[in-house]
Amino acid sequence: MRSSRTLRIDLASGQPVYEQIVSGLRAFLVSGEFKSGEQLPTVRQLAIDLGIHHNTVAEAYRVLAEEGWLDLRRRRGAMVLDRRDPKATPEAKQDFRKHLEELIAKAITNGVPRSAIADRMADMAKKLGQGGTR
Amino acid sequence: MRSSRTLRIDLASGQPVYEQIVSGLRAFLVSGEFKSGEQLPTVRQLAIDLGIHHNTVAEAYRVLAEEGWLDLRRRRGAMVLDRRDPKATPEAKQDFRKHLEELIAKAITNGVPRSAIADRMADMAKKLGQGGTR
DNA sequence: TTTATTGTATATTGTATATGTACAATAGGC
DNA sequence: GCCTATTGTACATATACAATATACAATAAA
Repeated sequence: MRSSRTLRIDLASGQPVYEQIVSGLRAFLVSGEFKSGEQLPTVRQLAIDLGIHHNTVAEAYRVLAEEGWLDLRRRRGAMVLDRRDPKATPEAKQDFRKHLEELIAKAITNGVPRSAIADRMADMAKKLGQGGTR
Repeated sequence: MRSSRTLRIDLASGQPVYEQIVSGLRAFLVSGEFKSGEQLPTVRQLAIDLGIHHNTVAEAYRVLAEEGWLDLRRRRGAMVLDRRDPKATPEAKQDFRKHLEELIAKAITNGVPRSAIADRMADMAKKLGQGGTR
């Protein structure tokens, strides 16, 4: 699957474009839609697909490389690494909890029914338990 | 409960301070820690408590007022309104789903165990089902 | 060895954030 | 009713960040 086919960038969202790319690709990487050994599009190719500048894509790739997801080299492009999960800091857990609560609060504020929120979270929890999301 | 006692602002987090205030207060509002009719601290008071400028707090209050959470008037301060949830747009649901996946991906990247993520989501789902979070 | 391709570095420009300062509205005291 | 202190608001400014334009450096492949 080409990343550009499913990766959507919203220039009007307020969130920086490079962060949107990081978040979107990271979700694909975690879910296994990009497997280790695979080649990601070049910064220029993805930039063209998204209609942005290649330096913006490069910035996103750099973040993912620092997280250990990508091996990034000139002339070779970006390759997905076989990454091991690090051990979590206490902050990471607190952060997740806090941001989850804030995400839910925002959804409720936007009118998403509590039942729909609960259902989706139960879904995701189940997937995680099954190892479906790795 | 004073908002400033539990609201934490991280100047180094990268996220704009006024957004941190919005997210934090919104979570309190949704959870009922601030009930309708209650008075929030004045923009100047909260600014002092957080060690920032009052205009930054004012910006955050304005966002919450536009969302229907606050009645904001000169000389009267900010009062929590009895807010009804609007009906969700299809985008709101998609947004929630997408951001939830991205939040989970980030937590996993940071090393939070999948089991811990699943447990916390199950917790929150349960609370929502019970009406514990309103 | 040459060349095309790829990521990287630097400068520039526009936008957003946080602040400083002044203003406008108004509840409460007299 | 008028004054005054308190509160949110408006606007200008400094600074930082994001996205781009352009040039450069490394290197696989011919």
